[in-house]
Parts: sequence; structure tokens; C-alpha cells
Amino acid sequence: MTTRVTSFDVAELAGVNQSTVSRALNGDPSITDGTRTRIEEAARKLGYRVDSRAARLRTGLTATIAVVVIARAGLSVTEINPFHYSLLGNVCAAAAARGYQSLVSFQAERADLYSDFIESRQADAVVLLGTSTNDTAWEFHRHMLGRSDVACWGSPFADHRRIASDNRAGGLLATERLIKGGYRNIVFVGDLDDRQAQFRERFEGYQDALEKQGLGAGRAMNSPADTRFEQGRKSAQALIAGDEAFDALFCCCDATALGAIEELVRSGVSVPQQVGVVGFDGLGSGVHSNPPLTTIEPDFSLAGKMLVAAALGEADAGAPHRVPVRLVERSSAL
Amino acid sequence: MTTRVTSFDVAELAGVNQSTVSRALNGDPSITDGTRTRIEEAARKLGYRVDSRAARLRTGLTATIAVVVIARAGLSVTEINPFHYSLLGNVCAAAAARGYQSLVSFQAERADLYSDFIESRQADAVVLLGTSTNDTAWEFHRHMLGRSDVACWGSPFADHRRIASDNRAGGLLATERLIKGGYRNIVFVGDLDDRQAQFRERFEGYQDALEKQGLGAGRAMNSPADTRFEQGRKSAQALIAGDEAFDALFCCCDATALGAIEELVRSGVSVPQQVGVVGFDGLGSGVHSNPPLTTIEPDFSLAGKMLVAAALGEADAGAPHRVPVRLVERSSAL
DNA sequence: TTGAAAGCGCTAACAT
DNA sequence: ATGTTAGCGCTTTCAA
Repeated sequence: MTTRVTSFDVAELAGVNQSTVSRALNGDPSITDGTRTRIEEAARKLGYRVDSRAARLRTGLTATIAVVVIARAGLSVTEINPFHYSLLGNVCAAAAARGYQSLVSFQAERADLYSDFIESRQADAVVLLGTSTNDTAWEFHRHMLGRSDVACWGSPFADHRRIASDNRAGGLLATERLIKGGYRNIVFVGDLDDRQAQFRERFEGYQDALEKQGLGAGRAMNSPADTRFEQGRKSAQALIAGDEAFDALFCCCDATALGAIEELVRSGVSVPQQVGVVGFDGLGSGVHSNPPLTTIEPDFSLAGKMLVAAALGEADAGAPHRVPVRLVERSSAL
Repeated sequence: MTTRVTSFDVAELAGVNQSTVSRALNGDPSITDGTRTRIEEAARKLGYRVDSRAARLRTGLTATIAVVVIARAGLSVTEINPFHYSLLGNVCAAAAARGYQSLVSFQAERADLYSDFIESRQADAVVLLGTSTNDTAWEFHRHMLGRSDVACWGSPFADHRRIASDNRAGGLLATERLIKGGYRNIVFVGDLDDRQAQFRERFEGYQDALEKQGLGAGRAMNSPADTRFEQGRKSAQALIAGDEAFDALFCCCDATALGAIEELVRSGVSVPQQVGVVGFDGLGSGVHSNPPLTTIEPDFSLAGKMLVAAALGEADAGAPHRVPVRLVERSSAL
């Protein structure tokens, strides 16, 4: 058991005071090149590294951002939406680019819930993201949502700022794409309840597009189910069985679109020839579906940067909270 | 700017010594119920939280595991293999279950590379995982790979312990499944070079199965490409154009299998009727492919636990390093 | 330009 | 059962 190497050891070897070691290693300009070199050499020789706990205790900083991923209760982390994994990765990347480390936790069950990162000096800021459907988790974190050192994506609450895709623009883009493909009877598939602001916004964009073209007010179809995929499947089933004609679906998210496509194809409805489908999210799964899914994708990299900036308190009132989206052409729409 | 609340403030309000506050809040049994209650109340009233930096400096612990995800150079974190995201999530979950936090970093470019987590007292252990294809990154981390406080998944090096799927058993399972489906002319698709020990092991399992049935030594097909998906596509193309007959493919990973399926179907070869395909990994994308991909999937949850246990130095020589796999029946094999 | 000394907020050894 | 005291290893005044 060799005792740990401290700045005192380095100081002794270099023949200077311990505080000089600290200064030299932190790039203090008042240190002579000669002594700095001597100190660096001694440090290297001894394998010395600054103890981040001690340094941070003294400076009061943590240089880390806590990233909380909210998952569905009862599901394993393996089943987390790839969309949220992608968001997580981009938040970590954006944090790293700004010199912050990322303390990541996945929270689903009541026992996982924890939000004291800032108070216990484990992080300077918190980014919350994940499924809107875990009421318990969001309720637990609700008290933090207004704070200037907290940013979030996916909160079901409306009384605070959320970073999110530009859902309305995306809905418009998707619907205009379908109209351009010759479809005229476009149905929105998804739930429009209060907790799903994102879907409501996408629906509004859909309505904007219909209105522009004088195609009426549109209609929304939803068959609740345990998963978004099942939601899409059941909705398509209901539409096929129903009386009203339709020739295209704009789905609230990719998982729903994938379910809808599967059901349409299974029922002998050809996509995109008879019915066009556009999704929303940009999931990798859509690349390999049959047919590959045309969809709306947010700028993930920018999303990560915006979340980090907002968590670091840089999001003043005028800062944008909407992440730009783009149309990803694959082949589920003519 | 109100000054921060310390244990001294709590002690004063509760009328006890500061050290008593520390003991009470850490569950020291020698503290009377009465004083503990008084202290807890005072702490709550003042909104006091233990400063983890100070506590850890004193105890010498960090209670955190550093998780490094190695990505392909030049790719964004959005393009990271979902398999690695799943592994990441399960490592974090396993760490949390053992009282450890997870400090996550994504490393792809040279500028991202960093491995001093333990030396700088930011973590007690390191878990490395990610693509084997980033030579620079693995080379950078190579010096750590033998250590008892480091565990890894995906290293291209053979001279240290790696936690991995039970690839050989998986190869056997996949091939036996194809044989059971009536296929007799099964080709392995994937690269067998030295950096891809996992693929070689899968190939060996494939050979085990063929041998058991007296189906010869088998053959491997590979067309190098930038992505695994393209690798599968080009390999299928080459096979179709080639002289030798084949009626099934066991692909080294799901992405390759997905590419192969796409190319087969595009060429008018029906899957699974004319050619059966089995992959390896359990990617979510395989659920929505056409046809859905039958594949081999490791026990992700156990993988996370094993990686954490190994990083915490619990992996003695006798501990298993192979994560059990199971066959996921979908419909790319008869 | 460098040294001396204080102290970040806590836990733990030592008293009582 | 609780108080006293000494550090954990660093950064940062304050001196010189």
C-alpha cells in the first residue's frame, strides 16, 4: 500500500513550495518557465495528478452536469427510446465541448428518483430528458423545472420553458410533403391530450398545412395502447375498418408510424402507393422498415447544445427554445 | 448571495456539535433518537445537504464509476450503435443498483481521449465500451486494460480479459436454428480479421454446428465497406453474383444482416423462403425490418452487472466473462 | 516571482 | 452519547 502522491511530494522533489506547484500546474503566468518545467517534470516522475475532489472543494465548482434520463416505469433501460439515447449522447457531447463532465442517471421507478445533484454539490446544473409518460418521475422533478440551472426535454407540464423540436414547423413540413406527393385525405395519428404538448404542436402544424391548401380542418385518430408502436397499429386498423376515406397518415412519432405501416401492409394496403406515411423523430429503425420511413428529424447536435446552454443559465428570455427540424426523405411517401 | 449552509449552521440551530450532525446524518447508532430528530429537523429547516466533494475528500471515496463509450471517429454520437447505448444504459443501471454514480463520456476523436478518471479521483473504476474499430482510442486506453479497476467490452486486443457475449454459443445457436429450418448451405457473413475476436468466435460456433451435422467446414464471405450495413449489402450482392449455391446466411451482426436482407429482397430473393437469415445483437431495428430479423441477443442486464462487477475488482480468475445469449425468433428464418 | 498560511466542509480518531 | 480536534489535498489570499 503505497501512500498517495500529493502536491507536497511534487513540491519537495522540485524544491519549491507546495503552492508553487499548484500555481504552475494551473498555468499561473507569474511562474518562471524554469520552475514550471522543473515542477512538471517532478509531477510526471511521481505520476502526480490533481485530486479533483480537493480542487473542487476549494474552488466551489464541480464542472459537471447531471443528466437525468426518465424512462417508463416497469421497463428496462434496454427498452428506452433510441431518440432519448441520442439526445443523451448529444447532451454529453455538448457538455464535454464546454468543459463539463456528465453524471448520468436513468430514473424510472420510485426508488430511482433523485434530484439533489446541485444541492449536494455533485453538479452545477441538471438536464432532464425522457418520456413524458412517467408522471411520477416528472412530478418528482417538477419543483426544479423553473430553475435557471435546470433544463429539460419532454416534461408534460406547460408552466415552464422546455427545449423541444420545432414541432409545429415539423408538422407543417410533414404535411406539406404529403400534399406535394398528391395525397389529399391526410389523417393525423396520435394522442392530443394535455400531457403531450409536443403532439398537439405537431397537429397544429398539420392543420396549418391543410388550411394553406384549403384542405379543411383535418382529423386526428388515436387508439390508445401500451406502446407507441401498438398505438399506430391499432389506429391503422381502426381507420381501415372505418367508413371515412384516407390516403395518407401523418404520425405523431416514428414508433407510431412504424406500427401503422406494419398494419397497413399486413392488410394489403400498399405504402406509399395507396397510403402515404410520414413520421416524426428520425429513429434509426425507420431506415430498415418496409418501406423505409420518411420522417421529420430534429437537429440532435443543436438540441444537445441548447439543453446544455439552458442548464448553464444562458437561456435568457429571448433565446430560442425550439430545435430546427428537417425532412428526411425515405420512401413511405410518393 | 446568501452564504451556503454548512453542518456548522445545522449544529448551531440544533444546539449540538458539528461532528454530531455528521454522525446523525450518517446513521451513527450511538446518536440518541432525540438528538437525531432535532438535527434532522434543523437540517430540513435550513435546507442543508452534505457537500459530496467535502465528504469524499475526507473519506477518500468517489462512489462513482467512469463509463467511456468509444465511438467511430468522424461520426456523431447520434450514429452510435444502439447496441452500445443499450450497454451503456445497463452499466449505469447496474452501477446505480450498487450505490455508484456514473460519469459518462463519449470519446471518438483524438481530442476527446481521456482516461485519468481514477488517478484524478473522479471515479473508483472505469468501464470502457464501444466499437472495436476505433484503433486510436483503444490504443490510447490500452495501458489500462489489464487493471483490476477497469473492465471493458469491445476491445480489439486479445491480451486481457474482456466481458463479451458468449459468441461461440451464439454462433452455434444461430446456425442450429437455420439447420432446423431446413437450410443446408449456410454462409457466414462477416470479417474474421484479428481485431474482431467476437466475429471469429461467432464463426467458430457456426463451424461447431455445421460439424455436428456433418455439413462440412462452412465458408465465410466478406465484402469490406464503410458501414456494417453496407458490408452486408455488398456481401449479399457478391454471393448472388457468385457461382456457389447458398440458402442461408448467418451474419456477424444485425446491421450486416439488415444490409444483406435488403439486398436479397431487392434482388428478388425471398427471405426466408429462398434464403434464411439470422443476425447477432438484438437491435431494435430488426423488429421492423422486412422480414423482421431472427437474431441472437445477449442478456443486456447481466452484461451491465458483469461489467460493473469486473470494474469493481470482483472478477476473480474463475468468474465468467461471457454473457449468456438467447435466440430471438422473428421471421427471417423458416 | 515565490513562500507561508489559511481554510473549503466534511469525517473520523481521540477524548470525556 | 457527545464534544474536541485533526486532517483529507487542494486553491488562494497575504507577505515578502
